[in-house]
Amino acid sequence: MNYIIFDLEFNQSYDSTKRRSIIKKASNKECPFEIIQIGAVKLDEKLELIDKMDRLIKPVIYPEVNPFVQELTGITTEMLKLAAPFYEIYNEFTEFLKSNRAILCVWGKADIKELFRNVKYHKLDLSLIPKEYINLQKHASKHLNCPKGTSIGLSNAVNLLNIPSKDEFHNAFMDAYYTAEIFRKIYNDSMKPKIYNINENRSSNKRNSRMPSIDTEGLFKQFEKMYNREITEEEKSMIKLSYMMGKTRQFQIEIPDNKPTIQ
DNA sequence: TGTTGTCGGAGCCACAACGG
DNA sequence: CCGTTGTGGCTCCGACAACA
Repeated sequence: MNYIIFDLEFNQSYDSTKRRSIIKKASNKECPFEIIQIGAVKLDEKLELIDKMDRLIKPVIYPEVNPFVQELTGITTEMLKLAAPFYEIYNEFTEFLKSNRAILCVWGKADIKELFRNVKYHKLDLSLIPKEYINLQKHASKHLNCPKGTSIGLSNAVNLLNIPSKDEFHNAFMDAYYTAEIFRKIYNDSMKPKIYNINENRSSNKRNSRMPSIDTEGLFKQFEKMYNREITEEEKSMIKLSYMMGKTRQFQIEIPDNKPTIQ
């Protein structure tokens, strides 16, 4: 078994014309964040470092590095012009992942999510990514007694755990390295990997799957059609109330089931 | 039978914090 | 900058009990 601690740096859309109100460079919905750097370290079962990887990726969706991203990561458009394309680095990465059992370790869930999204965008083989993962940010936040609802940043966690650093954060390889150091410091047996579900996405699942509201107009129309006449306001309110009461099941009665149960 | 109050669960929303 | 995540507070609503 191996632990793969990885970190990504992304680029995103940027409108260099500055005329945002007139022209807004569309962020690609399929892939709003394009991976431009993968950094990873591999640990064995004893949490000893056995391999590492650090590669830049040539972007194709957003070829120009967003100044904000450049400022944050130090990665420039020039640097990426010489980098290899995604499919090539993904090949390398999946080779790097090969193990009888690889568990991904990430700092926050964003990286794992964007990795899946980028691989999907490039129509590459998603099944090569292990499904087991540990979100170390969550464990570290708990370990360091962060107040409920807050999660600790990587540099704060490194400082609080007295891990020697030279402030080289927001570099994929260094972030992966620091995350691995944190993992070694806070590791305990109760840190069980979870299975990543590619479909778990708040905005598309939870937030849009509200309880359906009642199409009252459609309901009344149906009654008018069935009775071939207009429905009065009083009837409307009765129909609506009955519909709601039906949902509560408060007048539903149990019918005894005499069938023998089969074990 | 109808009204009122309480309780708990679910959904919604704004916000903070973090990610690049 | 833009996007995501988790939380607390709020409201709504069903379930239920108590009461007239």
